[in-house]
Amino acid sequence: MRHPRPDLAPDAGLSRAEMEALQREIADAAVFEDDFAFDPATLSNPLATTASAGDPPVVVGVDQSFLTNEDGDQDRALSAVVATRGGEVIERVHAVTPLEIPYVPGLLSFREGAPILAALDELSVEPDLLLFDGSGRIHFRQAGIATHMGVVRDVPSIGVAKSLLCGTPREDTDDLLEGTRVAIESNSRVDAPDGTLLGYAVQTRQYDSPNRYINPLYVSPGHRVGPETAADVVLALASSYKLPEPVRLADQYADEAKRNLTE
DNA sequence: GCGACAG
DNA sequence: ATCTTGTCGC
Repeated sequence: MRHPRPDLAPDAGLSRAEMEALQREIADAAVFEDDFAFDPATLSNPLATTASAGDPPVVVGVDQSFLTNEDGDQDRALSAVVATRGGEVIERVHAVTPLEIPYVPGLLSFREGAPILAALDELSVEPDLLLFDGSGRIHFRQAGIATHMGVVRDVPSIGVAKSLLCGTPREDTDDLLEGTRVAIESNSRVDAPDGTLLGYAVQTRQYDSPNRYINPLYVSPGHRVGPETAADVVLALASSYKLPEPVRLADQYADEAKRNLTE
């Protein structure tokens, strides 16, 4: 049974201190371990559905683009949501809401949360897993955008960031082999005991031979997913590109929907 | 005071 | 995030 927490929804009108206090509440409500019904094994192999527990889970990717004003100012955020199941796109929806506050590292969900929740409301299918472009537990107060949205909806979620917000890799993350991961642990900048496992640097793609390297993704639990599983899921969903497919598709769709409103 | 800082 | 074609390398 789900227990959504609309009371913890992002409010761009809060003061910075209030936002940070809300994030601590969110981190308290968040579950950073596996707590979902679907079988992760059905993610990578669409043909394994017959042998496993029914249909593959509905995995939803979320990403944003921004719309500009007549004066050239970014005044609206567009959130694109792409629902997939067994590798197939089953639904795409998007929503546009006014942009209330500027980008502040650590407070991303208060800037982009409204359009995301609005877009998720448009979805007719029930998501089993949400994938976000940004951090989950790898966050100053362990409440990145993936955690915030996951807790508000009480849907399992994972944060997929292209750069590291905070925390420290336990080993060098340069030139990792494809399919490998390096733990990211908390440091003094994180509101958690030093050494806490926050997530993983995950190398979904890598060049074979030359002197060229691809940066890893920084994957962390949003809600109801453990760090190990979060990394497993991202690796399973990143087939031919660096980003897991649902997020890559949402990325594309965010630009496509933007063009349709701009051109 | 200085540095760090998802999208 | 966003402004943006070609281009270097496998």
